[in-house]
Amino acid sequence: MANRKILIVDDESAIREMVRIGLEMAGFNCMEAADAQDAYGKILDARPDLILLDWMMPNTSGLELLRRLRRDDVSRDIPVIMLTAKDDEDNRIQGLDVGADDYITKPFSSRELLARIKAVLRRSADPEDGDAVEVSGLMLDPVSHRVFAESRPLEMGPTEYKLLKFFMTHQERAYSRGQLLDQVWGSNVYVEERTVDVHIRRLRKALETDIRDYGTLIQTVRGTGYRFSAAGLE
Amino acid sequence: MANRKILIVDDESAIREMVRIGLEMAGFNCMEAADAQDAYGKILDARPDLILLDWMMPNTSGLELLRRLRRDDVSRDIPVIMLTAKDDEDNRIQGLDVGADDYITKPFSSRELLARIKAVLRRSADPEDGDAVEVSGLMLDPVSHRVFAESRPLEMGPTEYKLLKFFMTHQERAYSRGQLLDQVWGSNVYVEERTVDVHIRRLRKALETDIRDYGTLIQTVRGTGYRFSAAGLE
DNA sequence: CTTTTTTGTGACATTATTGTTACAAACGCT
DNA sequence: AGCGTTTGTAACAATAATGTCACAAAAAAG
Repeated sequence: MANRKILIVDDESAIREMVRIGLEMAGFNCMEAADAQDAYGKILDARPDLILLDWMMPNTSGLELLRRLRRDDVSRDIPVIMLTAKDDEDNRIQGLDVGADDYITKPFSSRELLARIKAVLRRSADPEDGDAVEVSGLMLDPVSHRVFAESRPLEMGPTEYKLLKFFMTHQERAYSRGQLLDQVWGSNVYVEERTVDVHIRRLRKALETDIRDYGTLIQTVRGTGYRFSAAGLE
Repeated sequence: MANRKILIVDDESAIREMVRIGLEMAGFNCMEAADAQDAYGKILDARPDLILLDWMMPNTSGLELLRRLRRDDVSRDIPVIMLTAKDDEDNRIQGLDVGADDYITKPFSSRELLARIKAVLRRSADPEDGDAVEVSGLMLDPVSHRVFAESRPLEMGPTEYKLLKFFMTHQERAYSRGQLLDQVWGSNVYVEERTVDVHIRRLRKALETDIRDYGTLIQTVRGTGYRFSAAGLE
């Protein structure tokens, strides 16, 4: 539940308020929008983790907004829960077809709403994964979340793992510390650039084995940053 | 939806008929039951892949039947979709609590019903149990619903059993707490993610024996979740 | 051969994450 | 109703991970 942003889209401010208060008490971070226009702006701006979308809206219908969201790359993956009237069955079905993740009928209990929000957020979390990468005896498997050197598992912290994963999927290219921070740490964290050096150091250390020092695969590019290259050093 | 069997439990034969015809046209294989007694027999007999359960029934209530199904090993894993009246919100919540996988309010369209059936089947599409799993001395037998370590039976609660079963049938893969909640608890249960940790702890404890600590097969993946791995722990 | 700049390294305080225990509520059973 | 189990959570303890710093080493520049 940790600081997830939820956008509430409803033209009735009374309902928005009620829902917002409930959700904020439950630990969510809320924003409100009164119409589709407003909603769209806030979505682009704040990138909510989930959208509660009222179906009955004055200008653009909820359906139309949902369609637009599903077409756009920015909003394509944001889960949407529709709020529909009890007997508005047609809209519910249309909504599910267009890509709503769930719906809840008004009036609803706070408990039911919370349960559905939780479930949807859980389902849409971490869609990551990919294929295993292997470079001259060093293998990273995103499924098991593990790194092997000559089939022996290596130990390393989460950041080192992410760093290595990034390098192995972006070989033979130099990255500045800033770029690495963006890619591995995330673009909205502020830490010293030197922090990268320390983690590089930790990663290199974790890559040392009796058989071979895979740390040498990470090369420092003076004045620039670091590069992962299959051709070791000499 | 290749030859999936669906059991329709409803006391009104008209509704059963209607639903059956619709589902059969959609390629499902249907059976009907008019009451809980009847339903229970057919479940044991035919092992349906999914149960559509009407909530309003003359003798035993739907809730009671669902409880019974969830208690019994044979029917524990069969997904259930409740059919509820429009405004019967209390029952819906109770139903989800007891272990229904989804609900749909009457009257419903065939389209909506189909959508929900497919969603539920998709979620529960697991390599059906039946075969025992064995990993380096630890054996889980889904038929007898028991776990053995070096042929000695181990004691554990239902949740720990389900957790272990999931792990043993999905080895070498890291799962987030959310994913485990979805898979082991069910996708519409609202519990804290930390609950997973506690059950992991209970499971690990249950896996300790004099001969060997099988709890170490469950590895924590920091920042991510847990993984069951037969090999490579130090 | 100095001086300056850049990177490597170990130590440390602080946070985050996970392990563990205790407890109360809910449930099934008798 | 009474009893033992199971479950979810909160609270606290134990660990692991993180970001920074100070200083050493290494390159580059002059």
